[in-house]
Amino acid sequence: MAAEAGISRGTVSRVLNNEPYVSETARRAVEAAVAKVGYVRNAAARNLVTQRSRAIALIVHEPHSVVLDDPNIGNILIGTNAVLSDADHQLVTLMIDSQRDSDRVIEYLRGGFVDGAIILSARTGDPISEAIAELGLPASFVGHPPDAPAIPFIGIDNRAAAEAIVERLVATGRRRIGMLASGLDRDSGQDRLAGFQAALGDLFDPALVVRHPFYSYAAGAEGMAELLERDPHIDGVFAASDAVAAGAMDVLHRQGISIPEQVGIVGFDDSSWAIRCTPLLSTVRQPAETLGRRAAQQVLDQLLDGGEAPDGVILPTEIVWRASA
Amino acid sequence: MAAEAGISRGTVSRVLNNEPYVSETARRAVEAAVAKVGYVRNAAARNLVTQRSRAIALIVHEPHSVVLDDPNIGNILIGTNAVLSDADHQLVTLMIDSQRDSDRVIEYLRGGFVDGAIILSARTGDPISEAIAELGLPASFVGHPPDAPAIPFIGIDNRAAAEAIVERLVATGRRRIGMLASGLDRDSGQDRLAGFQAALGDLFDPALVVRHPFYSYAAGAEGMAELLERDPHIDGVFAASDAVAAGAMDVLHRQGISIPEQVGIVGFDDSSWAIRCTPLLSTVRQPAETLGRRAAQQVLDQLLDGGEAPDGVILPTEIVWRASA
DNA sequence: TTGTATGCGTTATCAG
DNA sequence: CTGATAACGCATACAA
Repeated sequence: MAAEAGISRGTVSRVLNNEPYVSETARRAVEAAVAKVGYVRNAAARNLVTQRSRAIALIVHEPHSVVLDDPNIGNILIGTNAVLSDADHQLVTLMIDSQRDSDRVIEYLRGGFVDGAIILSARTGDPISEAIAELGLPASFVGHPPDAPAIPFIGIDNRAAAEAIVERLVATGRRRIGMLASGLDRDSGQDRLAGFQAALGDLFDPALVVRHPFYSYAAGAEGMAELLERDPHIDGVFAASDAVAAGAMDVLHRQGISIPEQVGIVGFDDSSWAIRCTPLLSTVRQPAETLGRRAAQQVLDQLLDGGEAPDGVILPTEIVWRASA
Repeated sequence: MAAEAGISRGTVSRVLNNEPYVSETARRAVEAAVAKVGYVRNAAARNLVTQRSRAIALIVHEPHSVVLDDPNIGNILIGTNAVLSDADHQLVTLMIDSQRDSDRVIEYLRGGFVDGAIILSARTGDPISEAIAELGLPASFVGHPPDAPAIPFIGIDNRAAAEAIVERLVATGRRRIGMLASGLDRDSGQDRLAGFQAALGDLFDPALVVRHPFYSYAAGAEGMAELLERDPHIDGVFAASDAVAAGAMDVLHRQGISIPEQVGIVGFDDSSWAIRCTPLLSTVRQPAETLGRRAAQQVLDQLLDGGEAPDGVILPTEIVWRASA
């Protein structure tokens, strides 16, 4: 390449990086040679000397339950990508589906393929989170932090949001209120349950909490059937997500129970499920795209501002009051 | 690092790569030193000399319509990741959401960050596909190939599948059959429309084809309303996807039209939408996970077998006959 | 079996 | 403004 332009490698490098102090003559010679040879600079060599890759990883755990069922992930991705794209960084999404994946991803992170990472739906004791903390890799969690206090996060207050929406369920006169709880292995799931309990106070009855690992339609259908069996006189339901609520509503319909007259029901997420129920579902809106944007910004800030990790941030949620309760 | 073990760098390298011809003594010394220093080898340096990264890109176009609404993408991802994981390669997902993203991804590919690529939902004249062909990067399309004949693909026969399911719609006595067509800017969308027309023969009426850019619930709802306006006596509908079908069914219900008595309807994908309709939706099942697996395998084959690009492969689909038609 | 020397393709640091 | 030259951290051919 340098030979092709008849110019030293140093000057070629300067031209390619738009550095000042390079003559028009040299610039044109290089550009011509580049076009002729179809030259493209090698990233590995560049990363080796600059110690940066201009790439940020977005790590997603467990595709079965998360990628497939979580309506927020798409919007989080869009927000993250938009911010990184503006900053001319490449977003690379890494999926973890097995122990082996986890080990390989850690290797990938340690290998310097990325300058930072955003972690979705981490769980406590997550090896990835530990590896990142240990590496000192600039990072940010979307959602509540596990026990890696060194890493900042962007989240919502699941507990307060759950409490708020359930409170209004109570305010409309419901007294036998059950919960279809999902994802209790994560803080978000636990917090929604805690908010539910807080809103109910004395009305809370642990027997009316049905647990399921996933936030799925099927979980809602099975859970609702179970709930009706435990107490046929249920008059309110808080579903851990809109998909869960949709499953529950179909079971209620099938049993001839009217919504919201006999049973009021509310969900979480304000996803596409919420607007294709009959009646339309009251739910909590998560600012998914903003979560993604802010997380990306947090990582970029650490990259530029010398690695100082910012604090965690809680974004407000909004209750969307529709017809189901 | 070499100093820490009191051993030459050459031997250290051999130990780390599990090469033969290295004594137990040396191996143990290196392992001890690695553990002590917390050593991890630099990927950039390694890639520079080996000219490989052991990473494969999966490129997704347009997250709004694809990531968010396509029920297949999750399973494709799972299949791809499973195969690459077994081969000890890292899958990195790249999302394209703008012209800028497209340019950056091309840079990323050219920079040698990945050894191969899998392209989802490419469209004809796609700059990414052209760049890959030009680079000679081992690659595979999931879905029909655009006009880049050098790149192999894994797909389904959208035309035949559409034709098959519509034929049975005809066989059940429907005569005024409409189509809610989506994604006509891609081959898959065009092929489904072609199959629809082929199955109908003389019954085909272009006025009964309603077009929409996306495969969404909303597209189905709007499209069905439009279709009923064009001909209130419609008795059959082929929706380009299950989500579209779901939207259409809700409109039919709302207008008091019974399914399948007055109108028979069929979809495409066999996604979660299909089993939460009333009645359950008859549809075409796509082997999404297998598509992902095979695409990954095609890329790996090119990596190992010296770059010879295999031919395209068409996987069979299956009609799932339920109650909606 | 092990050490030594060389090169991978850039950027960065100097003199010029 | 430009051209040498030294890293960057690893793999590898060759010599020992």
